[in-house]
Amino acid sequence: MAKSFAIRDLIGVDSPQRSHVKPLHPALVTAELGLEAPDLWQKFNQLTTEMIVTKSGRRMFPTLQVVARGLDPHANYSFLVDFSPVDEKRYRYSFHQSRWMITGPGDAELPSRVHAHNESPAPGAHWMRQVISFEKLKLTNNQLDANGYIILNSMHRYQPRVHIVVHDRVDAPKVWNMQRTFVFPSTTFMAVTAYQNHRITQLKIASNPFAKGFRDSEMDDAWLYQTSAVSMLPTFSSNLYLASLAAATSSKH
Amino acid sequence: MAKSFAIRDLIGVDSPQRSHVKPLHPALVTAELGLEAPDLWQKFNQLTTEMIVTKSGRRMFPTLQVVARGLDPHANYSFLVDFSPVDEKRYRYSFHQSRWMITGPGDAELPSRVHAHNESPAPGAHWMRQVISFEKLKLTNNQLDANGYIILNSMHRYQPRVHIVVHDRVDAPKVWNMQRTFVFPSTTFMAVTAYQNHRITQLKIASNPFAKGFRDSEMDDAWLYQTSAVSMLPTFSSNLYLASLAAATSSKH
DNA sequence: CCTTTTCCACCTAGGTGCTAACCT
DNA sequence: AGGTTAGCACCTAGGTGGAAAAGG
Repeated sequence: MAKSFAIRDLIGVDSPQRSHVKPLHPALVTAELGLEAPDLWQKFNQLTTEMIVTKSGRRMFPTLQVVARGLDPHANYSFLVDFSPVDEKRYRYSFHQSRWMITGPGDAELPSRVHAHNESPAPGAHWMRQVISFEKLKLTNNQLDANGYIILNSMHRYQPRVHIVVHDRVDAPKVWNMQRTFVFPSTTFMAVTAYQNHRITQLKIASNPFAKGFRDSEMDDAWLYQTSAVSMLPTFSSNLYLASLAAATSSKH
Repeated sequence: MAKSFAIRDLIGVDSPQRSHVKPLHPALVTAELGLEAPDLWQKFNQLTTEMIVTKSGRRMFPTLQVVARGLDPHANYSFLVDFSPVDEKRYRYSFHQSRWMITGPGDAELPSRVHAHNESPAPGAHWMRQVISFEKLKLTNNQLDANGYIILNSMHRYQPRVHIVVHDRVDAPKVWNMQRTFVFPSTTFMAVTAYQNHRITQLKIASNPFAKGFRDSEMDDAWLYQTSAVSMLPTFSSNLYLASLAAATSSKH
């Protein structure tokens, strides 16, 4: 119960009372998600992660990747990601104080678009076979984006959420809650059009292969493996995060 | 009837008598496939198309691409491709006579592997929304291939086949033929480990963007558009090929 | 001799942060 | 002054046929 409260507060979901919630669909009760590369996410999170948003769309780095367990191998699931505002504030980075500060109320938020993993829908066995990577997800600040990318406000803070949805065959009456939501707090980030914290820039350059051209010669790949070997390995059991929300489908826009 | 015979002879499918064939599943009766870029295929075919096979796998060029019509928007389909030997002969290219000649009996053929389009299964509406491209299909001559690529014998001739399979919900007894096969004769090709006909090489270089590095300066993209503009456009209606075979599932290995 | 393999330069396609210009 | 944009050099990732070497 306390855990449920903490999560609700954390991600700001309007979670209905337990007693009013439909029971979970059987194919979801044992579902678990683990975050991949938690150490890398942790490194960024300690500095306050920044994600670039551009008109043409920008990938996330680190990439949001999860490992699934406890799915029904034969049931069909879709894996979705959306983004909830952490608060309704606008931020700016104080270079002077080297930290983020609230500058005022947040801009209007459109209902978050939902990114569906392109292998959706697929059987549980498929999802459990390998890491589920949302590498194709792109962030944009273009409110008129026509590519289906996730629209975010720059200088606002967001929390990615992973939703598992069961596609029932024909379970007579809809008595089940068909959706389950997982949240990994270390993946919270600030949307920006240009990096603010120079240490974030350096960490991106050091860890994103596509930014290798900006690395100082001496800081090669070995550096990362040395300082955070664990983040490169599947670390399901030890990093399992059980923040499952019995969020009703109605809570989705 | 005459058409049915001609097609059967062409691709060498062991097609059962009409009278013994189960009736087509309702979601397949109006299904039609059209070949994309038929003019480009025709150009290659006139010279006897060659496709490279390598140990590590090689894409086809031209890419096999089709347009679908007449599917049930709500029914689920898979799109498959396999390759049937045109004959049981081994060929060699006579540089002297500039043509392919039979040199003896064909090597043993393993049952053709089947390449499933990676969006399978999906609703009919999805397949009809855009061109269905089998660009990820790879050909290999490695009989021990562990990547799921299509295994072919070099210096043998093959006919690609496109299969549409319906995924029925629970149609009580299996009284329907759930599969339909389409064949485009202009896509027949010779498997080779190195190009034999120099004119084929030149046509590949002229039309495959990845081979642009080998083009003579003057023969740029405009050349292709000028000489076969139609091949670059969707030309469904005028090039619809209706070679549908009521091939029983049993004819598949 | 005919066929296959390996390595390569040269492409396509697209993901990086930097920089300078631009906007408000 | 703070925030955004567009073009860029530099990467990753991988699809071309050529040429020379290696098989058989």
